[in-house]
Amino acid sequence: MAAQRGEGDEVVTSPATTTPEPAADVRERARAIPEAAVARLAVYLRVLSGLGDQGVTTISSEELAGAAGVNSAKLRKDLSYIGSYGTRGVGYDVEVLVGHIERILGLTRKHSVAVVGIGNLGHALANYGGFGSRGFPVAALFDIDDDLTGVPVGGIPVHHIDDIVTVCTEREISIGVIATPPQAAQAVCDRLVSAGVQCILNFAPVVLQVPDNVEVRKVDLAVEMQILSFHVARRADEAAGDVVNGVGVDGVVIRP
Amino acid sequence: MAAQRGEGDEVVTSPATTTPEPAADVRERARAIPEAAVARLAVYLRVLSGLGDQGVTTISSEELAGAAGVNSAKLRKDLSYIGSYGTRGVGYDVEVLVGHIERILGLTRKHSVAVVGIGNLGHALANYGGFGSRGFPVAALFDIDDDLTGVPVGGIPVHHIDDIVTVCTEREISIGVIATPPQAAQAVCDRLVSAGVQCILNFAPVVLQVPDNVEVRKVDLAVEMQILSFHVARRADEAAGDVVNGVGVDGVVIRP
DNA sequence: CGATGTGAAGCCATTCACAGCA
DNA sequence: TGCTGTGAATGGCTTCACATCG
Repeated sequence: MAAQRGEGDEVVTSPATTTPEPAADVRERARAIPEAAVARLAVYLRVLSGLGDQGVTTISSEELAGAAGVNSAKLRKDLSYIGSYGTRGVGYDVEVLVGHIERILGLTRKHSVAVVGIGNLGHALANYGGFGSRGFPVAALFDIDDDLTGVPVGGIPVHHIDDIVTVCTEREISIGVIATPPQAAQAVCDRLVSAGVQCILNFAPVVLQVPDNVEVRKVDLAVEMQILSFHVARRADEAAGDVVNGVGVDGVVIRP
Repeated sequence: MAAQRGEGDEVVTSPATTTPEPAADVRERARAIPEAAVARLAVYLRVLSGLGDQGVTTISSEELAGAAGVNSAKLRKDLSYIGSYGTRGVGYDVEVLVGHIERILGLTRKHSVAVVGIGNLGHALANYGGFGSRGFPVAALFDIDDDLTGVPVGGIPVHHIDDIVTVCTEREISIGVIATPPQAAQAVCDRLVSAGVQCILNFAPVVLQVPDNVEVRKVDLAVEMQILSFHVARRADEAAGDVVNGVGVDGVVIRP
């Protein structure tokens, strides 16, 4: 079972996978892109799309890096993973770069999405236009509640979770989004996997067990908040420590 | 302006910050915890709390690691960052560990949260019980829409975003959550910063510009989907490449 | 004896700095 | 000349392996 990624998780690009064939350019290239770089490429793509809409045709690494919130060396290295599409002395053609990043991220194909768990978050996700417009049409909704089944949410009818395998297989769902309570998440996950779904975005605060061929990413709001809390605490400590030395958080005496 | 973290972002523990004083144990220790480890500590905490509720009193690194989806060496190293609270030959006391992780994450203090942007996602966040129960009470809601102001959502009245500074200052908000459309995000962020909010969780797909003393974490659903899309594409390539060699994604000829 | 805690080694990722090209 | 693309250097995180101790 593969551990899921998300937040500041481990970023190990399958270390065990052997490289049998010496050739095979593109897939080798795709394999070689560090996970961290993939996440940033998605950000560059968003920024570039915005610039393109504004009529910008060319941009330097310095400018794009600024707009994406990274330093320019990192940006250039990230782009170098996907090829050499810049012009020295000039910069990058926005449209060309958009095309290449979309290709690498696999956005030239449609990826149908199923959302399971139509509570507050599920509703929000079903109604969130950002998915469909970016090539991720929400093609199926599921919930365990009979009162919801049949009722359309965001224009899509809700099915019962017992139908996950049938419906997902039929509609060729490639990404499953789990927005159920934690207790239900693993069972839902198992069904999605049975339906052939290979990628899962998990909002439930549980560690899902999946086969190695399934990719899981998790978004855990509580964890995000706690990371921020850690930084609040650290700052408070530093500030307090600079004045009243010898005493740490919560009045715990550091040097008795 | 500091770049925000999130997803598989850069994890650099403030390299520029100088260490003036040589002593100061706890804050030094807190500072020394790698960002990646902090994220995992939050996961361990959740697992441990669950185990505690089930009556488990002691657990080994191997078991806890399994439940948290990491390997045991990593878990032990993570725990070693916060101190030596295990018993050799036995394992860790669940309750003791929960206490120490909570302390390190700053969860012994309440962190009031403000949610800005009461659309689909904002509604979901306001109604999401997981926050309050975990020490992050949602203490204020804001929206630009006059029709919403005054109306309570999840029991909390919505204020106009013009009141962010007043209300947040008054209620000592320590974490701001931005769930607005992208166009509004930077302006909202600026107001939160003016109100003294030092931590921001950003759901809007934009790169926020903030002063160095403000910590931003971002959750970008589109980016998450695109990372999964990348993996779908990579897998498809590998599978296709193993059979029909010489041709890559989208029929692009690799070896002409 | 068995599991923790931790130096040391290895591996990624970021950053630097400059060669190379338009 | 100016900016890209990239080897080399650096720094952090993960993994290994074992000394240590209850």
